[in-house]
Amino acid sequence: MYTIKDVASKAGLSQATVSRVINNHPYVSEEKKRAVQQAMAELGYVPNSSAQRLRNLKTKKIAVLVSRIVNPFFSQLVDAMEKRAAISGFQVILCNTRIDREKELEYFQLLKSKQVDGIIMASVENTWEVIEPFTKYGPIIYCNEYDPAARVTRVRLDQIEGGYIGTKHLLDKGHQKIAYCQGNDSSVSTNRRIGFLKAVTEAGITPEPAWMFKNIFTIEDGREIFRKLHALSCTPTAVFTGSDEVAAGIIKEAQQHSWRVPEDLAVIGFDDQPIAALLDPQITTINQFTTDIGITAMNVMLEIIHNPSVNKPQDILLPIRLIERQST
Amino acid sequence: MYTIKDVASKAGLSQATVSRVINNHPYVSEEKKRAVQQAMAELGYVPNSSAQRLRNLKTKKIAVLVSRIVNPFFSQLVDAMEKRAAISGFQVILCNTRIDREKELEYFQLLKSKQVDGIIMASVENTWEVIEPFTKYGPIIYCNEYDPAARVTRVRLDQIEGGYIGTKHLLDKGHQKIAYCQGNDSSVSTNRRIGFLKAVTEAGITPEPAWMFKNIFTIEDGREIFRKLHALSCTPTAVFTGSDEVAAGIIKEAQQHSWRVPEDLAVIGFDDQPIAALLDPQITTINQFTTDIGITAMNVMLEIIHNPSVNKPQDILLPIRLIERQST
DNA sequence: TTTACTTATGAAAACGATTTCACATCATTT
DNA sequence: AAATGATGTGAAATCGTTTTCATAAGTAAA
Repeated sequence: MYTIKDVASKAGLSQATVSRVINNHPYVSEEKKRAVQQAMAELGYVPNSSAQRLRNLKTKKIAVLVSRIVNPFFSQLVDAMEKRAAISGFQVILCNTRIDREKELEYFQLLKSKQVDGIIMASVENTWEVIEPFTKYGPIIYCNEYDPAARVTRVRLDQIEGGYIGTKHLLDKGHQKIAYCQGNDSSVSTNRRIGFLKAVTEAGITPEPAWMFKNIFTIEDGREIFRKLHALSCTPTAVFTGSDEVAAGIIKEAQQHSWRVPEDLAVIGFDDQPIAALLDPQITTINQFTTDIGITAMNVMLEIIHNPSVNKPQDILLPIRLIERQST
Repeated sequence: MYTIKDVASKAGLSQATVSRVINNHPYVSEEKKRAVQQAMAELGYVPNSSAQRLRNLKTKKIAVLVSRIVNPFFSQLVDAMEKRAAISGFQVILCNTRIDREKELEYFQLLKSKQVDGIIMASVENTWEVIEPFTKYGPIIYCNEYDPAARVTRVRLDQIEGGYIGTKHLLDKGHQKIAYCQGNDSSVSTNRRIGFLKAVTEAGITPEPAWMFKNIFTIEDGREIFRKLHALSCTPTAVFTGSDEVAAGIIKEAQQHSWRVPEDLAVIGFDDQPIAALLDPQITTINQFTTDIGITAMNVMLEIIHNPSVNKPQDILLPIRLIERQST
């Protein structure tokens, strides 16, 4: 393991000069510069990044918090973020919270102990009250999810609009009895429900509590929802779901019970994941332009890191779009 | 930003004592220990990890190289690895190579510059000849993919067996005309093809070159394969594919051309991804126990980091299993 | 010819932790 | 009573960089 000292003595120069060459500082003669570069090449020298970071307090790493990396929405999001980060020479640290409040909190130590330059929260388990004290150690921004109480930049979609247009679509198709599935009580879910309720109330419909479900995430969860609906005396004719996975589960289970989709039950998904176009019937869904969200969020983060004075709270809204297929 | 110095002076003790408390060293009186802990708590002190790492040359980070995190196989693999790593207090750095040789090579600088303690390669773009020089900077192991020339530990599946049992299954169903789709020329693909060829040759069949395809990865690639097959004068009755995504693409496109699966064309997938059980017909596939692979690989890595002397090259083979559904 | 500025270089002081070494103190054994 | 060993503590060296400071030489302006 060679150090800057080895390079310096090999080149017959001081550590300071070697450091200047490494960091492209001015005031180094071409001649010595070449000598240093040759010495570095011959030794196969690479600066020890722990030492560099101890000095300049930069890590070139961004922590990205997601609740479930196996959710295609998140893996696509992380993929986009990593791509943007790599262009600027940054690495992404994957922080998979597994919907665990404690675990999420642990990841904030990364910021405090200077292991990352910033944190992008694409999922949120703790309230802003808990997160806020960490802001003094580095930039924290929200992406997709957020806590309304927070005064930091958030890159997100108009989920109220998403809930509204999805529901409106079902209403336009003539449905009056609409069930509703959401994930946890996040900002995204909450806003979508506001949109849902807005649409149904406008249509003069009172939502049926027995058809409102929470904490529904996976394909299997979706299957169970259908079984629950099926067991009811009065069943809905349409379901609004929070993800294509859930929609897929409901559809498959419905078909296994010989229900026709969309004739007997219309189902709308969310996210426009690959499976949405593969199922039979193809799932009507709402596209979130995941890649754009990821890139935009990473852009904002890198900008803040590069120039902290630009860290003024912004509310960046990206477009959302209904994709009509055959499940409704 | 408080340092160990601040804690020391607040507690009226030396830095050395504070450090001993942090690292749970013996020979610190209970009284001073409490004093230090109280001082740390009051200041909200967290050790600067760059400084710690500069001293003890450990980072508690593992780089995981994958070619496409959006591939469910990889996101599940990374998920499992992260879970195991977190238990031991390690973080995972996501290295998405995007099938780019240069990009993969860049990630090895992480090891050289001491930003990670080890690298798990779940995809491989460069030959072992190129990778080998990095082994002196830290442990490198293969997971799933590997270069046969390498003398390092690899955790993998018997892909020859996978190719063999999948093909044998098609043969047992009476198919004689079998097409074959693979990804790139990786070890996994190569071995699977060996298994495929073994099975067909045993059955006395000569593989048809026009039905052998390479670099097929995505759902869209699968669709295109069907269109190509469809355009041939002599078409196969079955297709062996390298992933469920490809199988899904072929099946959907076939159905759009009014072919029945499996009657007109049998399709077998690989990986047992969630979509495999969702499609109609459900896809016959080969389960790779992705979670087990990830945990096992991370286990091996952590063991090596903890005790480098155990770093003897091993070839760890995990089981593989045919899951028969309706697409064959 | 002086003055002022730019260019070029190295010695030494940071950065914030851990560890070595030296030195106490106290208890136990000879 | 002396010798030995276990326990407890702090000063200072160390890890590998970057940056400050001092200094010197060369060049342009006055």
